[in-house]
Amino acid sequence: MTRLLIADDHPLYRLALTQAVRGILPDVLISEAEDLQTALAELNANPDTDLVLLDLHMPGSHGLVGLASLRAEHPGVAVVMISAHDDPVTIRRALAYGATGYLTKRADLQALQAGLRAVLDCEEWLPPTLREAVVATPATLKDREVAAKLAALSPQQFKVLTRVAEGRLNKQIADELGIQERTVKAHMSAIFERLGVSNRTQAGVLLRSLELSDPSRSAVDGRSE
Amino acid sequence: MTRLLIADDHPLYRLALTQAVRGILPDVLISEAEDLQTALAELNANPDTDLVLLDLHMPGSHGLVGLASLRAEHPGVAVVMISAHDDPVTIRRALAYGATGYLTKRADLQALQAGLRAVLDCEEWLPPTLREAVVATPATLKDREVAAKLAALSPQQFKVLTRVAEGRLNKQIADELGIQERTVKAHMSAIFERLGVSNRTQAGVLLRSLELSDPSRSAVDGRSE
DNA sequence: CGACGCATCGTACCTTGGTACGAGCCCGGC
DNA sequence: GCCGGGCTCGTACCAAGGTACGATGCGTCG
Repeated sequence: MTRLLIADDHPLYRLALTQAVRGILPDVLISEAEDLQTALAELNANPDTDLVLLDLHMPGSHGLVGLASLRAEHPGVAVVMISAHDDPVTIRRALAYGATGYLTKRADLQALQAGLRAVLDCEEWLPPTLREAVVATPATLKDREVAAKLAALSPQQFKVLTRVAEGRLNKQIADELGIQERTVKAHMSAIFERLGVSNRTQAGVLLRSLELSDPSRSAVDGRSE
Repeated sequence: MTRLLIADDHPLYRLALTQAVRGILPDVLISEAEDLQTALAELNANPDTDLVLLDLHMPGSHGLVGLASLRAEHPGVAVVMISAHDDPVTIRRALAYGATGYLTKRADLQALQAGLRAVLDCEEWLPPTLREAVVATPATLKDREVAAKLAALSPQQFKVLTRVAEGRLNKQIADELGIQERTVKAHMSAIFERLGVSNRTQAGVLLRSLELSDPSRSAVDGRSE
C-alpha cells in the first residue's frame, strides 16, 4: 500500500492534489500537513511513507529549508516540490538538495497526473516546458558543497542545526529535544566539523542560505509572517 | 564637479560604463572598484562622491549586502544597482534597501545614458520595460522591517554587524576595526536592541537574508567562490 | 561476530559572549 | 550654549559556548 503526504498551507490546493492522486491511485493512503512541523510529525507517525508533495513556501519552511529538513530526518522518503515559482535556478537548487522532482502549480490535471505517475515510479520528473531550461542551468558550486555537507549530518544533528539557525541557546535546544545540554554541545562539535565552520553563527548562516524570498508574500495582501 | 564610482568586477564593463558616462558628462571624475572592499575604501578616500554604480553580484557582496553596506556607511551618496538579473522582485527589494535606481545590463547605450541622466538629476529610475512590473510588486513586509532596522544602525555598528555575519569573534572584529573588544561588545548590545534580536546568530542571519543567489555563477564555468 | 556510526551522558576546563553601570570625547542641530 | 547621539573605553560579573578526554548502549552492515 502506497502512502503519501501532502504538505501545503492551502486547504483547497491540498484537496485538489488529493483528488488528482486518487485519480491514478484509487486506494492510496494520504496524510496532510499545513506546515513543516506537522509534516515532520506525520512522517514520524508514518515512517513508511513513500512520497511527500512539499510546497516550496509554507509556514516554518521558506524555500529549501523544509526540503533539507525532510531529507535529513527521513532520507528514505522521496520528496517532490510543488510551487508556482517556476524558476529554473530554483528548480535546479531543489534537485541539488535531494528533491526527486518538481511539479508546477500551473499544470492542469493531465500534466499533474503525468508527473505524479512518473515520481511514483521513482523517476525524476520536471515539467516538460521547463526541462530544457533546467538542464541548461547546472547547480552552483556552492549549492553542491552545501548540499554535500548537510547530507553528511545525522538526523539529530540536523535538528540541532535548524534550531541553531533560529538563534536558540544550547540550553533551549536541549529542552526542545528532550536531551541534556552536554549532548547538544557534542552535536555542535560534530556539526562544526562536518560543515567546515568554527562557530554557531557560521553554521546558522550556512543553513539559512537555503532560504528563498517568497514573491507572493508581499506587503499589501496582509499575509504577514 | 560631479564625482562617480563604478563598482563592477568586469573591467570591460567598467570601461563601457565609463565611456557611457563621459558621453553625457565629459568632465566627470570617475573612480573604479572591482570588489566591495575597494569600493568602500574609494568612498572613504572621496566622501564627496555623488553617485555609485554598483553591480548586484561582485566579490564580497552577494546580492543586496553591498547596497546596504554602502548606504549604511555613506548615507549621503546615491547608489544605482546594475545587473543583468532583471527580476521585478529583486529590483523592488533593491529599492527597499535604499537604491536610487536600477540599470539593466541589457540596455543599449541610449537607454543606459537616459537612465544615467535621470539618476544624476536625483530622480528614481527604472528600465521602462520593467517599470510596470516593479510597481505592481510591492515590497515584502519583512523587507521593509529589515530595511528599517538596518537603517537605524550607525555606520560603525553596521561594520560590526557585517563581521558578525561572517562568523568573526568579538576579538577579531576589534582587531580588524582597530578598537577594543569592550567597544565591540558595546556595539553588539546596541545592535541587538535595534535589530530586535537577542544574540549574534540571529543578527548574522538577519543581515545574510539580503543575499541573493547568483544565477550566472554556476558549477561548470569554473568561477568558484 | 566485529566494526562502525549514531546518540546519549559524564567531568573538567577554558574561552567567548553578553549585561550592567559608568564615563569621557566629539560633532551637529536646536 | 546646551543637548543628544555616536564612538570610545573602563570594571565587574555571570551566562553561554566550545574543547578534550572518556564512556555506554544500540542498531546496521559486511
